[in-house]
Amino acid sequence: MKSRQITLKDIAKMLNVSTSTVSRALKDSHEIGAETKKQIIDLATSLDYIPNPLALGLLKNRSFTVGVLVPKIGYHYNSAAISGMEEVLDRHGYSVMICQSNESHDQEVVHVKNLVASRVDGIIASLAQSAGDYDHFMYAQKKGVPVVFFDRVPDYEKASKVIIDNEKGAITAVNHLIERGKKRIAYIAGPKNLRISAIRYRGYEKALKNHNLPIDKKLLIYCEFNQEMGYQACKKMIAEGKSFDGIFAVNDRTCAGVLAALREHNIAVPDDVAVIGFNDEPYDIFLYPSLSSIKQPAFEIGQEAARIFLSERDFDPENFTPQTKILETELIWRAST
Amino acid sequence: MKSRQITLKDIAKMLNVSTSTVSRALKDSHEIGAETKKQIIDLATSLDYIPNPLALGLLKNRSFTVGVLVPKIGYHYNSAAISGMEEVLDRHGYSVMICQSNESHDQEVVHVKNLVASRVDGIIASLAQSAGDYDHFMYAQKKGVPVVFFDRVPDYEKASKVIIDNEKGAITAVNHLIERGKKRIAYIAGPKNLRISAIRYRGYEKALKNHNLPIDKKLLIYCEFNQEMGYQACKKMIAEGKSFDGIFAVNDRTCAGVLAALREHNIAVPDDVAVIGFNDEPYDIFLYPSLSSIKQPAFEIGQEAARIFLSERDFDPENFTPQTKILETELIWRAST
DNA sequence: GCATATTATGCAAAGCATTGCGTAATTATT
DNA sequence: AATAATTACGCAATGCTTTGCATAATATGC
Repeated sequence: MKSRQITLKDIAKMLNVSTSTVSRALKDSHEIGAETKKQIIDLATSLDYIPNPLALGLLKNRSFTVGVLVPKIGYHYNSAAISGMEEVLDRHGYSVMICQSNESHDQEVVHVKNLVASRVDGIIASLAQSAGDYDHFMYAQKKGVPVVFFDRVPDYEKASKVIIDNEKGAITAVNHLIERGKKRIAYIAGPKNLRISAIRYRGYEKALKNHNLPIDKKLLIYCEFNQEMGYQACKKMIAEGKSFDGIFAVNDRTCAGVLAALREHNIAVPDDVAVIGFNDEPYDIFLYPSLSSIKQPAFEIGQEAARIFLSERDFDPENFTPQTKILETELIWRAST
Repeated sequence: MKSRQITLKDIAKMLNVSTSTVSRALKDSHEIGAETKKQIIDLATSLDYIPNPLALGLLKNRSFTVGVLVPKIGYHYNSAAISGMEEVLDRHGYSVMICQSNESHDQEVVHVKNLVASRVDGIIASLAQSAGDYDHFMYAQKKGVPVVFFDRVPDYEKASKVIIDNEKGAITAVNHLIERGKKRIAYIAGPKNLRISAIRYRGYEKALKNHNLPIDKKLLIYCEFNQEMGYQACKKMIAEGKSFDGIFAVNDRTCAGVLAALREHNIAVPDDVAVIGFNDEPYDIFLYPSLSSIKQPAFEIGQEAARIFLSERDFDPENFTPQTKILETELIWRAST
């Protein structure tokens, strides 16, 4: 029983003109007489006419909607990136349809199929953590829907990507620890199979080498992405009597656990051990001591991804050149270093 | 140049039948001969045909999309509620279009108008903090779009709402402090003009009265919703020599500041002063000490709001009975108490 | 063998906006 | 005054699907 909205036809009938006349008058076409035009515009305004986007979409074969697929909107990185996308897309008349994979590859597949079925004009995505193939994205592309990845990007070539320079970010973090006088720096990586763990490790290694510091594999620790695991990992290092005066962790969540473990053992931060994370989470300033981190320009990443989508609207699956944009990170210095 | 997707007509042409036959075959109508049906279904499957939702929407005067308008998806409360909505709406074939007001009333107005223009089938909203009228929501309703509010709800009658029992939540929090042996409990409220500040104050007052504890207006403090203000407020209380052994704050963010101030003054938490917040933010466990809080069932609130929308799909603006659903809060006991 | 019932399929309208082309009426041109 | 040019509109198709009604062909009943 959803009440019908005003249509062109309604206005046309009331004024005894054709719908084409109304349509043209409303876009201020010169073909319509001044008198008629004024009448039409006045009536349309007073009736609060809005063109039906579904009809328009049908006609133009466009939905003016882009699908955004993220692991979780609750992640600050994701919500900030989404805000960036909206900022750009709004201005171009696009709406955003947001889906969460909840880190599940299966959910991701379902969502991509739904987005394609919904006739979105493009998909901007960050991958779920659970592994799997990328067939669903290729399927979208085959159907003529351009796909742009950000943050967690796949390793196949045929898609545009917006990422940060993870290696450089890691170098910045470790350099910072070294500048603070630290010499034995541990790296708490993410899960062993994750690309990001490896890439940031390269940065860690390079920074140490550049300063002629030895690389001690005993100070490289893999663990899951959460504070409980960070806590465990740090306690273990202490229990095993490893000597270290700095910790670089793959993300801030892990650091929260690390800080808790250090506190428990009365290890002073940053004097005995300095700690730096990655991501610049909003809660970093709530931690004790407040956590230094590497900030990813999530908002800008979202903007950039949206811009790439806009440039790929006329997408030819058979023949297009993917773009990759790399953005810079920034050191945020707080009490933990 | 967006590549056209397969349509009914394409299939019809290939098989030399009419589109109606294809349409009916695809929904397994008994009117279609077994042989024809099989052919059609097979071809449609192999071509991966998906009905165009825009055409369907045009026909049914439905977009199968609901608009969700929140202050910020970055707020845990909001993202959790959205997940709840998606969980319910997905099952009913609805997509979700998410907008952020960024706490701005003007943005909110723009988004609501856009959602109506996009022909969403309903709007689920939580109000921006910046004050203003509700004309835009009434406008949506007048256009036949049902509106359901959650969390931050307006004080006008003609809309359905999903909220928590804030007074009861406050009582639970203060009772908990009292049970922990605290007697002089301060209440750090939000901004003075906010309904929520007042409602939770009522709970605070009731809890104290129920335990025959005196109410000291000096222990009621208004401040903005952030940790810096919480920090300032707490420092001021200390500087002014106010005596207190418990703090109930209107939200966890404020508490983060309070904990920092107490730490700075070497006031032991929870022994000297116990602290409890409201919202059960994900970072509560990262705080030092980890923060007790009142948990709002955000996911369930989202589910409930979605369900109310579903029940109001056949919405008659002139004649409907708004529903209000009140959900329960839960005490989360951590180290700070 | 003929009338009726049944089955399988097609036609066309509806839902809404846009736009190329056609037409009528008016004005300008020579 | 007659032709050309302009102005101001309308017609109809397009995009895609669904669905009531019509039609053709076959099967059933007597």
